[in-house]
Amino acid sequence: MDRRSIRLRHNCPIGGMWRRRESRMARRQARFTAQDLADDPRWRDHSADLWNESLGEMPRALLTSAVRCFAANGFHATTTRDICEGVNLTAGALYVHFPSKELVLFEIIRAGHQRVLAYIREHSAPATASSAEQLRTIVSRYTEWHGRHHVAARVCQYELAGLTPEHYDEVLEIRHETNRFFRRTVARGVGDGSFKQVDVKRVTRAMLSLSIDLGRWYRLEGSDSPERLGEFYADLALAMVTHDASADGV
Amino acid sequence: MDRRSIRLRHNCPIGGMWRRRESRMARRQARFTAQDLADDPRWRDHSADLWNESLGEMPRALLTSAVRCFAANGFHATTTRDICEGVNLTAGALYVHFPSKELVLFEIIRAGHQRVLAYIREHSAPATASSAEQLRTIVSRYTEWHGRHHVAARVCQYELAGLTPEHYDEVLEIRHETNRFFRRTVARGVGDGSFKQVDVKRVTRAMLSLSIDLGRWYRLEGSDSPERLGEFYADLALAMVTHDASADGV
DNA sequence: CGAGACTAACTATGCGCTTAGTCACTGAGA
DNA sequence: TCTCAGTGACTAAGCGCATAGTTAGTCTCG
Repeated sequence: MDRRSIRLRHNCPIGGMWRRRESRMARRQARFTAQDLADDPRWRDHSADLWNESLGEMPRALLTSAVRCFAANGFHATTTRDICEGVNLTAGALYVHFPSKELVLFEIIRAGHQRVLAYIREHSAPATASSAEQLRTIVSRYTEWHGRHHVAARVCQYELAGLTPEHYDEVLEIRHETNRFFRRTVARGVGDGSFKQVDVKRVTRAMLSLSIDLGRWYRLEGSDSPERLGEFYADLALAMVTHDASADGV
Repeated sequence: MDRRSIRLRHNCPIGGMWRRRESRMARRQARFTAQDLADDPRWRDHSADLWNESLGEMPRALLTSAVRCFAANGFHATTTRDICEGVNLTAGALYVHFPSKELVLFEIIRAGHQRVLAYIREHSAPATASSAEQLRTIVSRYTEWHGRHHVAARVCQYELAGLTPEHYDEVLEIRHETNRFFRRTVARGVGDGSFKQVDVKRVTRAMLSLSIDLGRWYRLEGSDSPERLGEFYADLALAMVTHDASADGV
């Protein structure tokens, strides 16, 4: 019974008994292997459709393996071996297709951001439609996209700290552009009198927030489809800009 | 010009020139030092008030340093050296107070979850209040708590993958209890006729989602106070349960 | 034959945790 | 009152392991 063991006992101020310490150095950081993730329905979605089409089949498969690993385990806990195991290669093969692990992450995050922005732009209501219809459309489209691509969405939101400062700045610019797109739509409705006088930034943040948070909790095998949620969140968005809170019946 | 350089060029299918590769092994994973974070207003909040009071001053200071590092850099990228630098100690000192780095994380996440649940319970409207008032109160309180403790909230939501399976299960039980608390309140309003017939789980998820996502984007020095957002989100929660979407004026 | 895709083995580095030691403080005993 | 042993908080150095990335080689295909 050495001095340190005695001291350990003495230093147990948090209720309950601490687990006995294990061997010197922790083992692998990631909890789930690529195999675990491939079989787990929680990580099934359409993220594999997002990758740049100029990439070959293998780099795209690596991105698909990576996005699952990053989403489930985090960027830093995911090893290059994990990513490559997901496509039955050894770790060195990653470097044939990508110059670094960080660039795998950057490719995923950049593609995710560019694709969702392109999606809402392409699927906007016509310019002749009412402001309410325009808002409804972008909110529901943005929501559907996040539901369908929730794995990539998760990485796009929560693994930004893994990027280099330069890459982060690039992605941040796309994020700002998406925010502006939403804000313009809300501001247009306020301007033409369709919407009440709201704090445009506050309501825009709330709308984005609902959809973005799908990356955290949404699963395709859950009870709501992306379309059902898109509709529900679009209704909420309209409520934000058309209802007077203090006049609400309570 | 060795073979690999040639191959690098040939393998550059993603628009733009890849950065030249650096030395053999990446350096430190965390971007921000404890000093960076201490000086950065984005990470200022009230999380330091959350720690178990039976802990001494130094373990509580370590938790405060850790919560910032975990929030900014992620659990896995944060080193024990980082955490201890935040309190001007060397890395070995962490083990005087905590048996492992994971247990630092667990303490933060468990405290966060327990404290927010206790907070909404303690600050409920009286049982005699209307269902709408009860719902308004828990949503606004839950929101305020997340705004005030956004740093710990961020760790509580996005660093769960760093926990051992056993610790994760413990935390998951608290999460479920919080969800049940919200669902009971909504279900009560539906049951007594104050709220329309809604999918209780869907609206509960949306309410929780708005507040939880504050951990991702909220900063105390931003334009909205926790109370302002609490009110705004409570209005939204009421809209979810009192408005008929198809009858909305558009 | 040459190039591209890949492997297996390796390298350099970082990091969680341990260990042996120091220092300061406290309380008990003479 | 003084001394000394014990304890807790901590340091500096080190250990064992894991991992991003490299290198030399193999194999296949056009």
